[in-house]
Amino acid sequence: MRLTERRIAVALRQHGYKLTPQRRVVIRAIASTPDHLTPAAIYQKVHQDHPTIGLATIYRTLDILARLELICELHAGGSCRSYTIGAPEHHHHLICSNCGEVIDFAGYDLSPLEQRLSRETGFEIEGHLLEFIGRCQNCQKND
Amino acid sequence: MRLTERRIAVALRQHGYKLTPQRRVVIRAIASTPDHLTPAAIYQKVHQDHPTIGLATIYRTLDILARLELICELHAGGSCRSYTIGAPEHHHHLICSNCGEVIDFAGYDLSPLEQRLSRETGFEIEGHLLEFIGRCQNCQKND
DNA sequence: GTGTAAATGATAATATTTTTCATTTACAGC
DNA sequence: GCTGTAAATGAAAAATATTATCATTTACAC
Repeated sequence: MRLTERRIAVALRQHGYKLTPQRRVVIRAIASTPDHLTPAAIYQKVHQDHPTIGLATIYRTLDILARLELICELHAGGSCRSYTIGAPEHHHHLICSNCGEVIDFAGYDLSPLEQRLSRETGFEIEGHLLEFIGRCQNCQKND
Repeated sequence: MRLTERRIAVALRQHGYKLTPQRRVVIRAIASTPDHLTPAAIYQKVHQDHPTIGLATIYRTLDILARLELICELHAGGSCRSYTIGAPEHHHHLICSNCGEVIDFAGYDLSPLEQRLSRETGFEIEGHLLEFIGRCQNCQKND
């Protein structure tokens, strides 16, 4: 089950943020596709129907949503920063180095490692980033 | 054992790249510290003793070294792109979200997962990125 | 040495992200 | 439903980060 717009709206309010129409639109843009979108791509998508919404608002909104972990930030090798709607069950990414396709996967538990690290280093672990890079089937064919 | 300057020099030549004094200096700057340095930080470090070396050269050199996997690229949450000398044995990172301290760790094998993903998705896996984010002991104290 | 392709520095161009600030607006409290 | 207020917005500028261009220099194979 994906995080719904409604849920995000509730979470925003819970944290004392206002639910502005601009934020709704940004959330909808991200939620409407499984793709990972860069800030610029989100701006473009939003701009079509809402030409008055500025890029700064996009950035501000993304910062908040990412901090609340309502959207999920991806750091692919090339273009840093892209976002997708945050799935409630934690997942990781497999990214095609050629075409950029992103596949989500779940069911891999890093908490044993997390505990080991915490024990060995004294860090209080807050989160992690696990991504695989490779070539998707399609791009393997078209070489 | 860390990758030595000499080894990097050899690897560069092997791939048809020239070993210029500028590249030596950049390599030395990165190799001289366990820290992860941003391109700007590397430029600064280099600039002290070699004020004529330009930022563009830094970027060009980093691109090459990273492509040859002689240095190791890190994508921390905030500032994208920083580099450290590539350790021959593969390792991962633990980053403090407050002060930015980076701790390397090794001895965790992702190849079982890699095989599972390859089987399930048909991807030809080329590499991965595993980072943990947390608060180091020091920053936990100073709250 | 010499020739040549590759690399460099300087600079401009482009891309990305953050600030600033006057104006507008969501929404809590009535 | 009004009203006050802190938060959010758009527009523009500023700050950062990265890449491209090009004339000049240079590493290194021969």
